Amino acid sequence: MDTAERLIESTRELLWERGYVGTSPRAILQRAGAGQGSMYHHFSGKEDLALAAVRRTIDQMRATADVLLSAPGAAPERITSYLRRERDVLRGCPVGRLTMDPEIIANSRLRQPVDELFGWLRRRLADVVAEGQARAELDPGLDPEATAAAVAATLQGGYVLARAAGSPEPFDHAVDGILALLTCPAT
Amino acid sequence: MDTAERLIESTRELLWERGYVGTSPRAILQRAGAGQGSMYHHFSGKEDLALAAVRRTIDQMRATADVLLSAPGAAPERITSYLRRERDVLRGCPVGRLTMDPEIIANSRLRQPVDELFGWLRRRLADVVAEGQARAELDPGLDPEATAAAVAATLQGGYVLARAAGSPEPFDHAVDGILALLTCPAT
DNA sequence: GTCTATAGGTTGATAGAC
DNA sequence: GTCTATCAACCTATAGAC
Repeated sequence: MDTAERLIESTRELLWERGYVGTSPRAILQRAGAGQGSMYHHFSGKEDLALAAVRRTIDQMRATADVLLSAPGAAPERITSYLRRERDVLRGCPVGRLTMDPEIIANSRLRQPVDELFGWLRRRLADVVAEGQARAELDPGLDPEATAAAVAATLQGGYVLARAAGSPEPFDHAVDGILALLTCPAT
Repeated sequence: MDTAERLIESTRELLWERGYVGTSPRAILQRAGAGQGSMYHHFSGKEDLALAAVRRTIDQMRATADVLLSAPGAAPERITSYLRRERDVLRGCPVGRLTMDPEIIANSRLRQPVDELFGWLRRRLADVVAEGQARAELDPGLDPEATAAAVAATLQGGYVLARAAGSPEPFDHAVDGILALLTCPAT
């Protein structure tokens, strides 16, 4: 792994753990085992490096979600496998975490990829819901967009509740709750 | 409003906007119009002042939620009025925001009140769900705890989606989605 | 109770040697 | 490409005058 690569990976970890405001170039360099010159050679500064890190995290998240949501099988099962996929719940969502950062939200270059990921996710989930309705796997009375937003929000909020509790239990409960609501009338 | 009061209020605002990591004593003092001596006279330091601010925010949140969830009326209506109460969605939840802060989570004194609030909220919502089931207003097959966690998570996740989008729309969508799921089999 | 002065460390960035 | 040296500004806290 070359230096630029190590810088991006260290930044990804620190953005996840501490956010943009809480992450200093110095901490990134220390973790990457690089000097200051390396960073300012490969990137124009903290913002530029963070953008590279955010883009990579988001590409990974989208790919992971797409595999699970595009798998063969019924819509409720695909949504279940997405919500129940293995997660390090107490670390939180590396993308959702960024939305609480004032300097990410204030900076349109940094916010844009985050916006795109959640926009894509809601559309993708809405498509799965609509497919499920067409195949009589889900209640045809549901609004696909609203249902998709509720599913995505439950996931993000589950992280919040779990971190507050210091335990993954509220996350698992929330996922159980939304899945029961989603599948109860259809079965 | 005396100096200690202004310090607490300024801290509450800044914790909401920027989190604990992103808030400096200097910024608090500037906003409160106080000098450094005042802060270290009334509080032992940043942590102590933040604790006072967090406790006050949490007391307010609990009181507001309790009024809406304890109002007369059917369970679905009370949950609806809680989820649809006026909110400054793009500012996010002042308590949920704290769960993304590494130094809040790592500090048990600061995390404790946050933990208590969400624990209380989930129990309160579960009680409302159970009451609704007893009065045949909600599907008796639902697990009250899981349903309550899903409702609380939708709220918290709604803020995340809205801030990512730069618009309250995903929040409103998520709330519509969870309420439709909750009330559809009962009606 | 509040102020200013000061401390030792960190932030994000630049300069220039190698 | 990577390093160290340096910068002005800021961080959290303490000291001590008023």
